[in-house]
Amino acid sequence: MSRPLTEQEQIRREARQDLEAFGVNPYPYEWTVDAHAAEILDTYDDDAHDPAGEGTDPLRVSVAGRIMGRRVMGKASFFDLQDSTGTIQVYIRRDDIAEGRDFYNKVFKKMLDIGDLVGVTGEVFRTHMGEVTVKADSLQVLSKALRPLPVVKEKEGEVYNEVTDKEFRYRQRYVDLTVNPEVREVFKQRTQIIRTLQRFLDARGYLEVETPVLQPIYGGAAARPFITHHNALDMPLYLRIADELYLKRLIVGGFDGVYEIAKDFRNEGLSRFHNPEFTMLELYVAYKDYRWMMELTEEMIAHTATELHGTTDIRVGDEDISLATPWRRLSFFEGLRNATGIDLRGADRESLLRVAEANDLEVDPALGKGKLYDELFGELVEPTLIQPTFVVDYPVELSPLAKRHRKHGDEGIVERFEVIINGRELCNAFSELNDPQDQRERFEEQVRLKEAGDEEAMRAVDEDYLRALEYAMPPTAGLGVGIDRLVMLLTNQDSIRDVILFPLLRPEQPQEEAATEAEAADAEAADAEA
RNA sequence: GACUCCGUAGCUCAGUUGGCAGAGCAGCUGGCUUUUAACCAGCGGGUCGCAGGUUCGAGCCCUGCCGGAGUCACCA
Repeated sequence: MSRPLTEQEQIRREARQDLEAFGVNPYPYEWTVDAHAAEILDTYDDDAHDPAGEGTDPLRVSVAGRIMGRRVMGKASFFDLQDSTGTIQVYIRRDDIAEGRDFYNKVFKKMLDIGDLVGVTGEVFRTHMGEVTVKADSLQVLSKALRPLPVVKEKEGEVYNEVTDKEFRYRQRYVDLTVNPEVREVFKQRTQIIRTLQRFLDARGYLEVETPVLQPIYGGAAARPFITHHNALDMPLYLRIADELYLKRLIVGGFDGVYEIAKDFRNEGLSRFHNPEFTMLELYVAYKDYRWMMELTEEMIAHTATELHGTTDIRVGDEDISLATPWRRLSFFEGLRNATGIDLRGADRESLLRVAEANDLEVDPALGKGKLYDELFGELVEPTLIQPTFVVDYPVELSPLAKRHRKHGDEGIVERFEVIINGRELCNAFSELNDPQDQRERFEEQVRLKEAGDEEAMRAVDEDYLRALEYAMPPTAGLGVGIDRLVMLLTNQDSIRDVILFPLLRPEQPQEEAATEAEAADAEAADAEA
């Protein structure tokens, strides 16, 4: 399994040995950090802190971070130290550091490299060139890097040798985060967005809960699942494709509002907008309907944007988008009528196929009505909806868990909305179906679709869920929000891989080699069990 | 899954008609005590994604495979 080392890797391994020979532990145990780069740059004041000034009180700091650049000038050097907050320059002089001349000449100049982690103590001053700098009086190696870090330089806003290779960046996210600091910002914002949503929902008294990832019957969405197996029970289990059915059981159980921010898993293709595991917010509130949920949704998203950016006006790609409330409402069939000139309420399969053809859409003629509606709307209407829009009142065929419309139920319409922003679906919500008999019929229709070949239809009637409904579930409003897409929208990232720290990629090892290793691991596991 | 484009040094990239594989940064040696893409002098570093084929000769042309990006399909 040994890999030939590059020249630079060999040199760094030698340096590591040289450090040990010199009596320096290349991997010591701790360092006291009492200041960070951003804070030092922010607080340093020439009048108050200049060590050369009269009556000043020098600012002493102890910092730690990664060496990102070195400028060695004989008996004195500068280097850039990057920590979690930014980068600060360090000035180190042969005759000024506590560790002595040998340490400077041999350890600092010969054994340390870009990429190494070091700790520095010293006083902060401003150089002739005007840069706030820590003048090191002590330097300690904190962790020796054995691989060369890509060196990115910058001058007057121009970035040189920026690491741009997407594959490199996704596979070695640790390097990406180190050399592209703006990537860290995106992920900090991701966390901030999720926290804001949690605080918003917590403030309204809704309970954040956890429901099973491993499910004997999957449901709550139309998607193909990942299948796994439980050894002790000797039964198949599915990784959840949605939290919906479990959360609604909790509403039956008496909670007024529950939500979960969780990973769902769908065994489908990868793309700029799809990762096999992704994060969903699902929220269910008792005694409310989808109209109420619309108001909550727009308020929640607008609030999240404001918390993040201080405004509801955001720039996404080439579009200026306003998340200010209230958002436009457009009925599903009105949208279709605007696009096709035809009122398609209650249309049969054949006429939907004709409309598809008339609009140059290639569709599988075997598709059911629900899928056809979905196809037409997705192709003809969705891409035109840039500003936030509630699309309301969907056909029943598309929505097996939504309640029939209170006025137009007879026309095959349910109380459901989706939020479309920048041409993409962001949220999905309905007045939840709580009539157990109606729900059973919808499930059975799904099973028929499944048997007719629709791979995404639900494969089994969830009898326990129906049992729960039979104990009576209150009228309930439910909402799902695609968190990854929300983060993409609010951070202006055009690929889901740029808002997921470790997106799924094919393994870089050759398949055969990986397979052999997996077999070996399985054999080992079997031995251990025996 | 289909199609298009891409894969050359640690990083960013050149590479002509098929004719000795290059640059900048990084690295190594030496010099330089306020530099900042530090600078000056010198030196090393390559399975050109992998495997075949065509050819006197392939980084370059052809075929297959691997990996990535994009578009489409499915989905959120």
